[in-house]
Amino acid sequence: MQEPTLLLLTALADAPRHGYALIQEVAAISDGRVKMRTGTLYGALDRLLQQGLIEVAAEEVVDGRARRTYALTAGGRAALAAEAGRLRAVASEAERRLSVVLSRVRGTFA
Amino acid sequence: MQEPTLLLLTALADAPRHGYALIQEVAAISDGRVKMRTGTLYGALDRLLQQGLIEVAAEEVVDGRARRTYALTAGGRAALAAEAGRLRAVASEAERRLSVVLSRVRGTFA
DNA sequence: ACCGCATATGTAGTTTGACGATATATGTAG
DNA sequence: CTACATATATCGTCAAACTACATATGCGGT
Repeated sequence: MQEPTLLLLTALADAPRHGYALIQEVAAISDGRVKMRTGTLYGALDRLLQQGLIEVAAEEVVDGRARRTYALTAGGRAALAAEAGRLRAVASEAERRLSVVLSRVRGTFA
Repeated sequence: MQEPTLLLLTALADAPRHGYALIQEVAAISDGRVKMRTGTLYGALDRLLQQGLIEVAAEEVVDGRARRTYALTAGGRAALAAEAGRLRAVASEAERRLSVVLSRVRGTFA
């Protein structure tokens, strides 16, 4: 799972949202770092729908435009929780290893 | 940056290592979950060399076989630290959001 | 009235990166 | 003498993300 996908699932974790709102939510979560294009978004949404990680929660028509609202499925919540745990573990290990080298350089043997 | 790449940089974070050793180190870090094939490994190493995140620290010949030892560059250390921090932030946010929904369902308003 | 921006969804083509399969070569254990 | 661990490397494929483009409405400014 890549970062854009992870951010999408995270953006859906607390509430269902529609496509355009997801782009903004992803930007907010990543502190403006990730600006998803619609191509990435809708491709990813199609994929996640197929994988059963998200589902269409509502389909309304607002101002003559269809608005589809997506939500995490139980599987999606589980997948996100697992992925978050794994990434946290790897990130911690990376930081631990980096600090090991630093203390070795400083000669502190932490 | 994808997980295999992240794991590679993590595997190099505390000490320089050669290719084959990296495959095993990555497996150890990921608790046996990620078993890198050589195709993935050497492709990734080439890419990371080109990006300047790693460098060839030593080239010896052991038993008639060349053995190339790779090490993180300063840029590689910085990139890994940044990536680890980012991922930890996203992972935390994902877990926070998931727990928000859970407490809402339970009616605890945590 | 018209321009541009935010809102909103979608398709097409390209590139990137990971993956599987395969190849080569030596040392060691059974 | 076979099979496995060590060790490096290439090739073809596939999945996912990215860029660019296309379409459409509402609203604020000039």
